Amino acid sequence: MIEATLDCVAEIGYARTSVSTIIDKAGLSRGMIHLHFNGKDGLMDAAVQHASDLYYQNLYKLLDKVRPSAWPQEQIEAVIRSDLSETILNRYTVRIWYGFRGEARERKSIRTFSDTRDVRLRGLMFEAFTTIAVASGVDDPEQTARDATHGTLAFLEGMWADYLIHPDAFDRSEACRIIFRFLSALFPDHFDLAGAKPDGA
Amino acid sequence: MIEATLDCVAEIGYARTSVSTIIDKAGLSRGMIHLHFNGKDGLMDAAVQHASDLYYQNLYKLLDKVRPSAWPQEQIEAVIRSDLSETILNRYTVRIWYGFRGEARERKSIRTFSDTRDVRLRGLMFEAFTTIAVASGVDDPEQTARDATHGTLAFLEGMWADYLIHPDAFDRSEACRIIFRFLSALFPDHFDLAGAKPDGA
DNA sequence: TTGTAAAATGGACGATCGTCCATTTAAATT
DNA sequence: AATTTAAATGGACGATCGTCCATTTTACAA
Repeated sequence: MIEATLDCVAEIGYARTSVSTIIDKAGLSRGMIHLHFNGKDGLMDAAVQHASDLYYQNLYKLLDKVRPSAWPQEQIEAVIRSDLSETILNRYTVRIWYGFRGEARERKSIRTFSDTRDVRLRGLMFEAFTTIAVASGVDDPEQTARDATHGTLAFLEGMWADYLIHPDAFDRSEACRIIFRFLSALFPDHFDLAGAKPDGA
Repeated sequence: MIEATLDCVAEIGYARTSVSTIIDKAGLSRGMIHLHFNGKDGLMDAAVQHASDLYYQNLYKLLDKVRPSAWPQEQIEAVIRSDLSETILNRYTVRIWYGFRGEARERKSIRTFSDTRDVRLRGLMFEAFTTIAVASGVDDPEQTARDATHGTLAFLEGMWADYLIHPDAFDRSEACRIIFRFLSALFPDHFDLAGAKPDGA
């Protein structure tokens, strides 16, 4: 039922998704929505929550593949590559993401979902960037790390928007390279155009 | 009428915007929509077009203030500061932007509007970055300029998303500084944290 | 002032919306 | 097997949707 809802939002958009189209796709009966979700709004909230869970679940599954002793720049690379990977960023997810985001205005649940990346991810990146900034000997490591985190997330956000508009022309490796170009300029000892650089290389 | 439509999308979202709410806000009669715009879809298309025109009109008005002999890095700075200025990026415009984008799926007119920044702007930035890249003596100036253009636009896109979610917490000067931090890392002779740097400084 | 064309109106229309509940079907318990 | 409890159904309902057009109002020419 929830998946059918997400399918509808992905296929025909939030505005055109009605109770009828949802139950039609789900093959269930009309009353279920009111019974289990307290109406359409409740179902939408549940769907949003599910989509959010799915996103983070998949993302952290990919991030867990990084070995625990990885350099911080490897963790950053993993975040970037994961967030732009086919698993996370595809026609289906991006349409859901932007479909809901447009309606985030009044609905608290949607707003929560659509909040740019979660605290855990942001914390992970900030920590990694702090280590990198300190090792790089910049003037203000904390500020630099904060900016790098914020900037990288904004970068990813922008790449998602790119993908939404031009899913065919979008080039994942190019998107990664662009981000790494900026990061390698900021931290030349830790990144190059291909991603993370081994320490001391 | 068109402005009333945009107001509605900004205030209650695309999904909840109906013909009734539009004519109510516009103070005009029901039949006007079908008469002048061939129905609701036509009105929406016109509204999207208008919003797009307004965006570029305001943006280029700001960009025209840059003196013709400005250094390329000043032009880039102008693009960034303009795109993040109150005139261009505010609660009203960002809600319209994302409200329509979520529905861009099938509607060609919306898709066109929502297409990340126009060719003219992109060309202007690419030219400026090419000059900068050549002056910086990087290995592959064209590729670097392309990446810098793409990257900066993605940056701006990400900042817009930030603003949509947290309009109160959003800090324009911080957003600018973050972008300039990355640009100054990429082109240290041309940018610093405050923006464009005078040539040869 | 009168006549004609254009612009604007607002109500009627069928379609579809989301909600709700009387009923049926399935599962669990005695 | 009989009974109770829960889950699921799908049609009815009023509200609202977008479209369309008979009518009125306005603007302009004669």
